[in-house]
Amino acid sequence: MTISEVSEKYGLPPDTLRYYEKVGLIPPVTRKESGVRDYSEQDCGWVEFIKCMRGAGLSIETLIRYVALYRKGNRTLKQRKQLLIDEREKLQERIEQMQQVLKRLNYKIDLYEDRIVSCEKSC
Amino acid sequence: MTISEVSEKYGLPPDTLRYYEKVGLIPPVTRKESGVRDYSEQDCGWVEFIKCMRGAGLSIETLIRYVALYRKGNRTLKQRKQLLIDEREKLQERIEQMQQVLKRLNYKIDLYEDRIVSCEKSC
DNA sequence: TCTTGACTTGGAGTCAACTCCAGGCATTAT
DNA sequence: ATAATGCCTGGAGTTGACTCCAAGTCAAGA
Repeated sequence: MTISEVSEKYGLPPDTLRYYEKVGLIPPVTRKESGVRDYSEQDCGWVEFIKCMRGAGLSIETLIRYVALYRKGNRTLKQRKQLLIDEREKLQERIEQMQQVLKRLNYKIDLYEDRIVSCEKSC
Repeated sequence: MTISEVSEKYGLPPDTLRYYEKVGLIPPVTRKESGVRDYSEQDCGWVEFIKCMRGAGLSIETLIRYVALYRKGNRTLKQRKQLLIDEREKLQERIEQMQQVLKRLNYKIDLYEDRIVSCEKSC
């Protein structure tokens, strides 16, 4: 798969895909002899994984650490697991905070509804 | 309340409090004759509200729009309500996405657990 | 053969959201 | 009276995460 096909498929600009690879957010993509990127299934899998994790707010720095561990092979299994556990913890906290804010927004929206109704009565 | 007390209370650096006021993220704070900020209860309420909304990922630009509407008075009630409804929608989507990722992390962590166990057996 | 179009790189530029700093004023402590 | 402390402003600098660009290579079509 060419970079523009992958870009299309995952909705990430080619520049972003190159950037992700450059900084080590995804392992080096396979190339043709000419040097042009030719994404394999596995390369696509990484793109999808990173897109997903970034979408949930995991930092690039953290994901670079994860990929670096992955590239060191099986002896980093425990560290990778621990990294994911730490990120899960943070994610859970963010979700809970956001759910609180969601409640607060609901409450505020209801208050606005009341105020708008009573304002329309009195006008 | 002085700026450093408010900073302490809400865990936001004084520079950030000044920045928030400068860009219109909170309405102008009351001042002493000398020009020094002296946060009222209401000022603190705004700081708390903005901190909370920022914590859930609402953009500064959006919150500036909200505060600007608030400062225009009662005739903006409907617009403010609509703004909150739009933000609630976005927030809900973000939460749902994050919950998907949370599931995926759980799944991956379990897989790592299995791999670590079977690796330890074979070693 | 020449042009077109997609790709390559390294590096500069952009944007949101702070964060820091220099140079001043005002209140408090010695 | 003076020194230290805390606050003020405008503006520059930083960070994270892209995003854009110039100059070059390569394969395919006219």
